[in-house]
Amino acid sequence: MAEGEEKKTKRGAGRPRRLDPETIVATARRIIEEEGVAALSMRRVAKEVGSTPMALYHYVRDKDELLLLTLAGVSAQFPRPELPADPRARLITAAVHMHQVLAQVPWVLKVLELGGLTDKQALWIAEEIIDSAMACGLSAGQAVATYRTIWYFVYGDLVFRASAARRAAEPDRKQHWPAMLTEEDAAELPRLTALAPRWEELQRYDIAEQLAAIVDGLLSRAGGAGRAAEREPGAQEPHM
Amino acid sequence: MAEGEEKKTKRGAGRPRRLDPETIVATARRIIEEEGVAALSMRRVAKEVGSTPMALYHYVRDKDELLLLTLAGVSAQFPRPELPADPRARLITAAVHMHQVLAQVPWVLKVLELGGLTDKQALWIAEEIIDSAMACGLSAGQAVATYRTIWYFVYGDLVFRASAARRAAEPDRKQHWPAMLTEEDAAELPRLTALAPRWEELQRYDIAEQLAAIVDGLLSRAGGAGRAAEREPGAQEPHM
DNA sequence: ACCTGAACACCGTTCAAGT
DNA sequence: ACCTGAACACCGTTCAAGT
Repeated sequence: MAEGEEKKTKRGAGRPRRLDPETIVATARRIIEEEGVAALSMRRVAKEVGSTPMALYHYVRDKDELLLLTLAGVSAQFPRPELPADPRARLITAAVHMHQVLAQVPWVLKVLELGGLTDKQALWIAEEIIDSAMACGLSAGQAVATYRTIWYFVYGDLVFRASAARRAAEPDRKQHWPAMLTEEDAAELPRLTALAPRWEELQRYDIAEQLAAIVDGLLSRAGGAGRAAEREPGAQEPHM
Repeated sequence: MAEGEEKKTKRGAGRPRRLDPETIVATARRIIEEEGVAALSMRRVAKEVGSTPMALYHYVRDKDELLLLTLAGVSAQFPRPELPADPRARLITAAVHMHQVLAQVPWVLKVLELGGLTDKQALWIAEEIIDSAMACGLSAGQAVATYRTIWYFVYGDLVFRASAARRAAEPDRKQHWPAMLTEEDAAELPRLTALAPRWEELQRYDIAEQLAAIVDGLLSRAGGAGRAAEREPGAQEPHM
């Protein structure tokens, strides 16, 4: 057997391991996609790959690391949209795309909460948003802050979208709002009291509209129109 | 014994129950405050109130309901700030206050994700934000949407603040960004590549500043200056 | 190096039984 | 009505041992 000779190559044809990281991660991802993050457990993955729970710990340090690894490649499943040339429109289009993609893979939210962005193939969205913001006259610092603000907003929207959907699926659980308002609150909370009867119709919420509005506010911070990087003290121009 | 006579009063002096909902909820809240939401379990609460896990299920339908009940009264611990008269400043002040209070009770975030706002004493913040937005000329629907947008943003910021803090406490876990950028990405991701070396300094992020910017954008949607409710078709004026 | 098995210290919740 | 005890079907992770 040639196994001994091939041992020095870290990942050669010889010495097939019973387990390999790709299978572990792919299995974890499948479980999450089919049954949600809550269904993922080390024991479950071990069972499905035909091994024992502790064998997995040779490939990942703990469950959180496995969770983070399931992120890789997810965004590549979605086609990259054509973006408009106008930087403001481009920024909004990229942000709406980010929202729309994540709405289709809601489990990703739970994983993103654990750590940073680990899917390299999603970085183009940050690139486009930051680049658009700078093209609109923001400094690099402002552009990065703008990206964060947009991300926080998109994330928050998606979390409560999922939360509302969960609650709607369990209608016997008591809804607290606006039912909890009583007559006595009218003096303290006049607006809410007045709006309560037509609360349903007031729930219309268009993410693209909100995004356009907040982007307007964020871009209005620009010191001058267009071309910003020059104004930034110590800014290095990106090569392009 | 007078117990029989007092039985019809639902909550009289007689028939002291071994368990009562207040103690259960207070114990749950104490555990969460001291050790985080992850430390809360039905078994743990039962042990601390000197009972068995299943006894709790006579007072709450499940763990989620108990979690939701821990929210009540939390916001009352924080002094209500003086708000400026100018509606735009009032909106921003209320939003910053919401952010600042929640930053001090981070466990609340996890519970809010489960359902709606259940702490009645926090409703004044929504009241002030919606009222300010309408005073700035937004329709009721726009004002409610503005509240939601601000809430999503605040929530998102707090989640990733907590997340970054957790990651910072575990420095041996690999940080993915911007270390994962390679030379080859320079062509695809020129801005990120250019910004990567000074990523640290670009992380300055002022929540009040961002809030002010997005509020500007949201309020710029107003159809006219000032006094809005009249323009709203079918709007009922709050009594005030 | 890679993997197993047993064990530790837990979970939420159902069910049947007690008072 | 209120509570207990046993049981079911799970968890993540440590540790010592095997090959």
